[in-house]
Amino acid sequence: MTFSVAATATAATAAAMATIVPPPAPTATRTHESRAAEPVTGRCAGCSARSKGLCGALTTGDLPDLSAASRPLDLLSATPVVMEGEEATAVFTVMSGMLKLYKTLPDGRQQITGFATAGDVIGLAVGTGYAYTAETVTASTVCRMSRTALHRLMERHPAVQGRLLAMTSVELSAAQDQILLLGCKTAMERVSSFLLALSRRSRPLADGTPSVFLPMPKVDIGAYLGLRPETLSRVLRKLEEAGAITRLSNDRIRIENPAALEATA
Amino acid sequence: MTFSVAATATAATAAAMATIVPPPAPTATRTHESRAAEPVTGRCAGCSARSKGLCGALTTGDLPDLSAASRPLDLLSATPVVMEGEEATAVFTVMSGMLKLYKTLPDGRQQITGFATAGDVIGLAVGTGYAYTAETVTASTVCRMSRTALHRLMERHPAVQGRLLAMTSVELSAAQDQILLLGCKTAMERVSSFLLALSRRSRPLADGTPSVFLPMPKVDIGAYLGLRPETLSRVLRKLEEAGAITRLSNDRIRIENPAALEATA
DNA sequence: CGGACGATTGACCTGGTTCAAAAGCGGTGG
DNA sequence: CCACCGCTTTTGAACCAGGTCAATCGTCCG
Repeated sequence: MTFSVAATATAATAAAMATIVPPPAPTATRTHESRAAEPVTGRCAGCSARSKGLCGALTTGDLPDLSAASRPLDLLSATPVVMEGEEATAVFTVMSGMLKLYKTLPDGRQQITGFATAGDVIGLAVGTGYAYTAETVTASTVCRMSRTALHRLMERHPAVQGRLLAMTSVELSAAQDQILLLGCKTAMERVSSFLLALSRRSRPLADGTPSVFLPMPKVDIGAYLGLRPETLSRVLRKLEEAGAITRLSNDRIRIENPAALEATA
Repeated sequence: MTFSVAATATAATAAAMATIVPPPAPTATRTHESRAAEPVTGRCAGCSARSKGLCGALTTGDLPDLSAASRPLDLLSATPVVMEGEEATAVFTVMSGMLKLYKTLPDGRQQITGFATAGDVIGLAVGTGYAYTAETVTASTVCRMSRTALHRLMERHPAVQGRLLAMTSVELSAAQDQILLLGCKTAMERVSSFLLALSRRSRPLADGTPSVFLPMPKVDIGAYLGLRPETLSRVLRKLEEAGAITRLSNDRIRIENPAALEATA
């Protein structure tokens, strides 16, 4: 899923399946496993996002279907992947890197609705056009699957549709949390919520202190939180003065006092 | 779906199905139709929301399943239906009336994430607890279905899961539009967007002029748009002075100049 | 070393909030 | 039928959180 400041990350997709998705029907075992040596099978089998996103809904025996339907792409940073309003012909699974998803107003104002990382699926569309623009913020690898291939995959493997429902539900919940953040919270509360959410989904430093990695420019964080970069900068300074965080570098922050952040969030 | 200022309403669910949902598998025709005279069948058959929400995914022959699984409830206004955080044991389809869905911060601030009207399904949960509180704003009728019954229904009728995915996708898109509204737009733009969205989904007056019905108090509209009721009142006055709208009564507004609203939204 | 771009800081401004009061507007009961 | 009461809506005036504008500072790269 694309992350939100309040999403509880890792186990969320599984949890969603447990609650609104029917128990997975026993997937018919196919005979493709004997062809496991095929390069096309091997590609998905060795994929780092294998267990995530849509692909996690499939068993090893289904990998040939998956490999045949999808194609990996390596992208530099600042590369658009889908454009808001364009005809939605494919979906993309993020294998590595980070993308930003945003909507644009006619006068150019932009609102980032989420950031996508490994395992997230982007480009699912309601209607014919993409609902948002997706663009890499770091060099990334994504896996392209045409819309028709996705439909065929869902027909052959009902679990894929269930997974898609689970993922969409998690996204919806995250979007509602973001609505709460944007509608109610102060700048300080927004930044604290954001840092806490990131720290939950990222690994602590060697010494065990929680930390967050912010590969995107500050202006993008601002566009996500509904704040100007100047405001973001001022709030981060206040948090640092209060001893809640330390700026290790421009793109890494150490959380010194999670409780203090929790209190202001 | 619960509505958002930018959702294109009526045909949206069907459109979503066309794009991310596989073509409906030919539903096995059952023999229950011969028992159509049963009272339990008749209840759903005569339901005004019959063709909407989850129920629209089922054919007439499946109505006994539906009737057996669900139970209608008449509710007064200001009645809570589901509470944020409580264990999610059931879902509810709105048959008539209007509900507000909101999230609450520890200090009491509330953000309304949407209003639900006939056909909308509320209470779909990610995890074990409801993600929001739902409360009637007018006297309403809702139809209760336990979560286990919903799971059984999805197992027996795959089209129900497809419909659920389509509805969730439409909700997600609406939520992202609301994020754009709350993150970027001015008070004037928010109110204009809101009125336009409502006018698209409501019937014009007898003389053909578009109008909107606002059964909820102004404070709720404000909580939805991220504004105080005072600000809302001032913006409405400005729109009226500009000749874009006319206040017919406290809960009804006539849109005099949709183009003017479009321009400010 | 120089130039470009992102991040930061300061000073000022403003849209929207807050606080307070008045005005509508149903309902209720005499 | 009207007087009263409680609540929502509206209006006014002062305030402030965050935005805007402009200058400075890093830092990364060629």
